[in-house]
Amino acid sequence: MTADLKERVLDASVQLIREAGLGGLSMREVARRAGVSHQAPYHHFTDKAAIVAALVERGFTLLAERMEAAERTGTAAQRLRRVGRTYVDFALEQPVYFRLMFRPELTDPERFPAAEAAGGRAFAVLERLVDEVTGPQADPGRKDAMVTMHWSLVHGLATLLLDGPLASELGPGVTRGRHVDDVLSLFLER
Amino acid sequence: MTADLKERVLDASVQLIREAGLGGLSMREVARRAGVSHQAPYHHFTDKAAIVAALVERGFTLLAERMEAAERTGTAAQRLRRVGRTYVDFALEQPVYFRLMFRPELTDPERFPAAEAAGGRAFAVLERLVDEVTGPQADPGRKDAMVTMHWSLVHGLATLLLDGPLASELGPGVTRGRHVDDVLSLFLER
DNA sequence: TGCCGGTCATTGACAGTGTCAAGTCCGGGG
DNA sequence: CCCCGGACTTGACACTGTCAATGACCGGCA
Repeated sequence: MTADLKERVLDASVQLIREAGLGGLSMREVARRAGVSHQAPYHHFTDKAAIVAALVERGFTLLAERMEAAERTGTAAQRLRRVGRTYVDFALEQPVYFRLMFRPELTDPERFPAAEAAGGRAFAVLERLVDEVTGPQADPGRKDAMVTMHWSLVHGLATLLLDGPLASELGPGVTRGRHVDDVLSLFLER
Repeated sequence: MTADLKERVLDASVQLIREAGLGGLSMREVARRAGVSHQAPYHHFTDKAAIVAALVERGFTLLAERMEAAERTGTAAQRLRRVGRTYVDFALEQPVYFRLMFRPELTDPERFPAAEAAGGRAFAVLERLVDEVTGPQADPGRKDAMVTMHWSLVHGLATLLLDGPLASELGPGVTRGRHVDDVLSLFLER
């Protein structure tokens, strides 16, 4: 009632997805929770897909802000490590956003260019940083491979912890945070 | 008409997901395509979730078979590389299966233990192989980190190519297969 | 032969969904 | 004052997943 209906709809959507999964996201239930009629949300979002796209944009913006903060101080190597850790932490702390962000079939870039742009902003941080740490490369293909390698490691770690088998079983007495640190150390200090 | 309805339902489901995404998977449309009444599939699957679970099991079995084939010949290092490449190839060739396999909220392991078991079979290959290549480790935590690192790299590469920004933009004149090889080389031959 | 249980599939119904099309209300500018 | 545009509501439609009851078919047994 207090805040903008647009915000309330988005918040209710996140909450609903958290409880019932993306499949449980219902336009009408969202409206119900926001205390309005089932058609009110359509005044702010043309579509159910538009709500999801707005969440994707929110998510990428959140991630980009965190990554940009992590790259502000320290040596290049320190910053690279911290940004990687930030990426994984974000996935684990905001699973709802993170999962939506990597379901591209939900957000057609033609219809929702803002979502894609926010994604580019986050990815740019990682790219810039890897460039800096690995130094200039003769072969541009090698540079690309370098970026992809770092990014894959971090992204894979995040998704395996979130939705892979690492979500449940993890050696006895090993916290997820500890495991993440171990893997990052192994990868970066070789 | 010819084959078992159970098989036809599964095939139609894959096809439908391929065309319209998981959200477009409809019990009734599947039945329509199989040429039966809207309730016929219920005789073979208790649920819509049961269909998805069956596809997940199929997918993991397919992947496990391919990985097991790839680990049969060659030196340990060769086999590790080939299994990694197989993992990525599978994701790119069978995106419908691969995506379902990593949406654990769709297949409750209590209800569908077979799906989880098939997953374990595939993961075991990678685990066994990393163990072999990296040799015995004093610290068991280090061994786990070793496995997770390799796995994350490969899984991240697969998902970024499939659903991340690497799906669209990739340096000019660089095929996906070439890029995968470059990244794997960089990672394995350090 | 005649019946019987079980498997497979059918038709019918119900609540819930996304979304189109109209209506209602209301505050602020001509 | 009027009226206009935005915010919201009510009503309807086709479609969905799933429960229930019904029917066809079949091999085996009396």
